[in-house]
Amino acid sequence: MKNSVPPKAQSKLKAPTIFDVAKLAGVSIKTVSRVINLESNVRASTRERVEEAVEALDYRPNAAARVLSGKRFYVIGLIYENPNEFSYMQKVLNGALKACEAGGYTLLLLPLTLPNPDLIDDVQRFVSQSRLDGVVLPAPLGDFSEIQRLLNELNIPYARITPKTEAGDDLSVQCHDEQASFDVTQFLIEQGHRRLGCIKGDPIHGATEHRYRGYIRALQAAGIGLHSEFVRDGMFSFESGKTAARALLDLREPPTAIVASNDDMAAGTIFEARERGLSIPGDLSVVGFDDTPIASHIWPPLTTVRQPIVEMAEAITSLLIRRLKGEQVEPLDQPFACHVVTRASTGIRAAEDDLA
Amino acid sequence: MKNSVPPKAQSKLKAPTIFDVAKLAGVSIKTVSRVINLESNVRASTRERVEEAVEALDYRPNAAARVLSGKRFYVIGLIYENPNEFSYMQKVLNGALKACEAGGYTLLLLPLTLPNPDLIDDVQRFVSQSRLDGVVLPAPLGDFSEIQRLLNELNIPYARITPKTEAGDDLSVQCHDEQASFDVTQFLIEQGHRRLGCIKGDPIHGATEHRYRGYIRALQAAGIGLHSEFVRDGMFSFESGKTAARALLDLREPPTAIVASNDDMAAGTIFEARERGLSIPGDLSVVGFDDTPIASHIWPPLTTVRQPIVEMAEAITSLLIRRLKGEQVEPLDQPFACHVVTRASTGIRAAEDDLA
DNA sequence: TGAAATAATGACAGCGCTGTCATTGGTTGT
DNA sequence: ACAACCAATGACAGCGCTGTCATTATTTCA
Repeated sequence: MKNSVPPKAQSKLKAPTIFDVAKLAGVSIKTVSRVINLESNVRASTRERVEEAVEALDYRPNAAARVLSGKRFYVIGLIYENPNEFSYMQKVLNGALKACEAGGYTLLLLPLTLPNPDLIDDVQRFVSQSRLDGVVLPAPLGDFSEIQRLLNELNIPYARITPKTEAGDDLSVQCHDEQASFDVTQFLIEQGHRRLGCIKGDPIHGATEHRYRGYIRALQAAGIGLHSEFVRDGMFSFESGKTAARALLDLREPPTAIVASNDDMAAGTIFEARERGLSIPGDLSVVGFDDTPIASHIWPPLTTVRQPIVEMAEAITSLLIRRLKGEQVEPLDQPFACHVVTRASTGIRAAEDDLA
Repeated sequence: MKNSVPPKAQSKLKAPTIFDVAKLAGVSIKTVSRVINLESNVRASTRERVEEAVEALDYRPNAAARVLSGKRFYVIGLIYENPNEFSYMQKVLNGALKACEAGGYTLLLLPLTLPNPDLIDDVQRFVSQSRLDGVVLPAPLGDFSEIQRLLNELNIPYARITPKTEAGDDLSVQCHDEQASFDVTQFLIEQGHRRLGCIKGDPIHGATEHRYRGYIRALQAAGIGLHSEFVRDGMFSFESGKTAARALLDLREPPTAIVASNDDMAAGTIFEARERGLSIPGDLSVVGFDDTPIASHIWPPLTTVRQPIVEMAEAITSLLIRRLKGEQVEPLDQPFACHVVTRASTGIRAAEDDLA
């Protein structure tokens, strides 16, 4: 009952290895290694020959072997808070993925549900088990000092997206949040609004403070006094926006426009206004931030602020990668620009309704 | 200038290896390997000793070494269409991630933008470059025959989430979409509606057909005739829902209720209705599918159908993993149950408006 | 032109595991 | 008590790459 087929006769052809490339190019494997890792000290003609061989064989280095022998892992972790509204994270994910692909890195995900008593353990396990070289921390995780401490101890570089706190020679991106908030608030003022409510976001996010400052500055610039009862705390959730809007609309002289610090809270505001039978923007103008899908899908569609999240995530991730590759990189010097997207949730305020 | 510290005195302590565990447990590395891979033929007492050593050293096998020496990669790829509304994919992602973590696998992502002329190349590159053991294909990618062919050729097992087409001994999950559609349509009928519009989804998704059949069956069960002008094609996007709703509402005798095949299209329907000044549910009841965030955030909040996506993704991914580990697994026998979430977008239809 | 310096290349030892196969220990049946 | 068996364990060769260091071309400068 012996099988006549020789045991080595595999139908599944194996992927080419560095040896195959070396043989074809007529060099040693080390030289091939140099070429594929863009090291110096390879003659141009040799490099070319190796590259041709790589091309001809469609050779891809085996990541596992690379990791095992080298000291780098070519893996970056993205740790994020499991959001209700994923569109922000989706953009971050896409940007980070893009940068990783370009840099030959693999992106691994660790979604976290907060609050989480085992936070540090989870992160620790993720980092060591997945053998990460670097970590990307979108807000608000970039401001968790325990995480920063852990990564510092483990000597793992990390990049932060819109963190609240500074951190020296830090790898982080920001955008012109305050300016955008100023712009959108000013826009409302130009429409004739004088009683402007503000719903702040989760204080752990840097954006909350920035956006609030933009609101205040716009009021000041227009000579409008800041009424503390017009400022309410929210948590970036739909529900928190609804609650804050309720408080604002319950005022004896409610605002005629509300600046909500993100689209979810703006949606909550519109929801609350609808429940009261208010017309938007007739009775109340509303603006949000982030230009998430909901902004264009609710009725009326929301005037909001769009940030280049994908680009920001991509930029900071590729900076992180360059740093991991040993390059000396400068911090990003410029915050990214945001811009106001005008839609139907805002409208002219008739003059007679002026200031309280 | 010699440094008196011996060169081996690393401050950064290295992670324990299988040798350390073997030494501590007093066995060979192979036995440790057996224990951590849950192989048989290890005496209970030995296993215990090894497990203690693993625990004591906090040992984690080095994934790269494992991959390099074995024939498995412990990596699963999730290939998906880059969506407008990410909440569905977010759930799939979470479910798959959960299963991977439980099974000791790593999940890698390949977001695709469709249509994509290089689709096959991209998938090919992803699979071979990332050395995947298996692939998860959420709808509609599970129905792309080129992808299936490629994976078959490469001999890579894949699992599909709510595919349209059958595929023999297939690894796939379904849910009771048709039943849910029947239920929600029946619900509208019970509320007194007789003129029921239907906005179908993208025909490439299996759900589209299922949901349409449920709608039809509910009409039949109630003895209501199917009016072809009440059935419109959509593509699951907000815009397509809006367009379809426009056509329906432009009818001389428009429907009093609309079954949209997903929440985005339902949102589009509500948007269109609002633009016409129609009241919901006063003039028009609307239902959606999927219970995405938008369903609860628009006004009025949407009656919709919730599917256990996370559980479905987790179930099929862990089935795939078990199969990759060599287990003989049975296909999932039961579709997952869905249920109707009743909210304010639906309401009683007064009797006088009865049938045209 | 030759020595010294530098650039280019190669040889080879691991990295930490798993697969294969050999060996040992323990059990069963007679 | 001994062969015949099977369970339990171990030895060892890779897997495909990079780091280190040795070696060989090539350039530079006196």
